[in-house]
Amino acid sequence: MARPRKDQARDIRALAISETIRLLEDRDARDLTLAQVAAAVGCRPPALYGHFRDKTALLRAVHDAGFAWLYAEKMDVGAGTRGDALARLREGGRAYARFALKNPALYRLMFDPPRDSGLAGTLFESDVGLKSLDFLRAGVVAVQAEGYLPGADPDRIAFTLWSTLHGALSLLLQGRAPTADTSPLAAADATVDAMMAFIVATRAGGRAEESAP
Amino acid sequence: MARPRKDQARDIRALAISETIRLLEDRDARDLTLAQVAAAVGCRPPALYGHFRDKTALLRAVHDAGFAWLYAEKMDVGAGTRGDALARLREGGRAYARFALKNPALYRLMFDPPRDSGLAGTLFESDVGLKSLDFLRAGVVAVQAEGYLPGADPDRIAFTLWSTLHGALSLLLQGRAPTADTSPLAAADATVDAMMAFIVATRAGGRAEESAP
DNA sequence: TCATTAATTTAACAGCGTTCGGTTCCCTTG
DNA sequence: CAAGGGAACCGAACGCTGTTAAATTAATGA
Repeated sequence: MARPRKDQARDIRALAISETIRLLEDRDARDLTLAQVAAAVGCRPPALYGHFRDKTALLRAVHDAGFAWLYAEKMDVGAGTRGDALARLREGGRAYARFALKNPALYRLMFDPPRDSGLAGTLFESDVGLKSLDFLRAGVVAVQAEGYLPGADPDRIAFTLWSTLHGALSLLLQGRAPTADTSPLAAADATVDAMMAFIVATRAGGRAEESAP
Repeated sequence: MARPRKDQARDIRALAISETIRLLEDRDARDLTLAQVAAAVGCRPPALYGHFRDKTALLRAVHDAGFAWLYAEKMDVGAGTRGDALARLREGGRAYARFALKNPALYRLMFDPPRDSGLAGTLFESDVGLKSLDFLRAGVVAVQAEGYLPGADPDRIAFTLWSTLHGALSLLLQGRAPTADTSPLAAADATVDAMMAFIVATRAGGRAEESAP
């Protein structure tokens, strides 16, 4: 039984990606072995090389699938939010945090990949990585239209906001934060709220009622 | 020549730590092999097991040495700064960014270690990891004494500021940021400035002249 | 001087990603 | 409907990894 029959043929490529995402619920990306993926798919490790050049190519495909998933979720939230621009910004951040905390290893693979995985290249940066910033930038421009952040560069603000949430999640996912009293999700939401409070404080002519809740 | 003579004995433990830090200038921590460390030290891989229980114990020691180094640099900066609390906060952030960008792999090992390295445990979190927050918290309290961030929780603000800088550095170190126009160090400094502008905007009774430079 | 202890070596093992050569099936061509 | 060619997969094998075991040599103490 070297080559499988047509009726029992499986789409190994798609299966490998979905099963890898599932396996990432337990393990970290670098602790994942091709033997584990192959076992989950139902084949032997060498069979994977017919669909991926090497292990990093598989991880890159999972990386991209993760981005597609994240965008879909953010789209859902964006479509469901009917509030002002500030609320949309906040809900976007919350959705981002929820995704990261529900898929820690996948999030790490997407935004903090190992240096040798070829994921740090400009391909992914320009292809999908910067789409995150475009999303966020649009939100920043929207709140600026309502009088917040007067005269600020939207790109820089967007990068700063993204950095804050990404940094908080990165620290929270490693227990490197005072999470003893609250859940990681609550801590992430609190970080989003703190940034929103900063934005509110910069309203032209306005004044901060409370700098951080 | 199984056991070395007394006159040509080297402190393998100290050598392994310092040579590992040197090797981390090129490679990432997870791409580092014990054979490379042993070659740099001048011994064979099994000799390292007489001084470290396993590879993660070596990485943990390097992790701690990195923290000691970072604290020393921040102390230097703190002692040299004679400005107001706001300037001290800014200079602390700049020193932090400089350290991270000059030692990328070491920084990653310190603040974003692989999950299986035993570095995510509560030992390091409570031991040295939270000392970063204490430093920062003191700075936040100091600026609050000057009227900024009224009524805010210093712990939450400190965590938010730390998250922002850590997140920005994490993204910058992977080329996941619009760094095309500026250097990574300039981008990091700009992020620090943006956060300082946010803080300035929250001054009680005051008003933001410019929300972000 | 001789046993004991300590420090490092060489040798070996299991597991990893990856490559090679063979085997089985499908699909086209005569 | 036979024959060949290509595609898809498997078992075996290779080099490298971290790690352990056994052997070897230097220092120490009686």
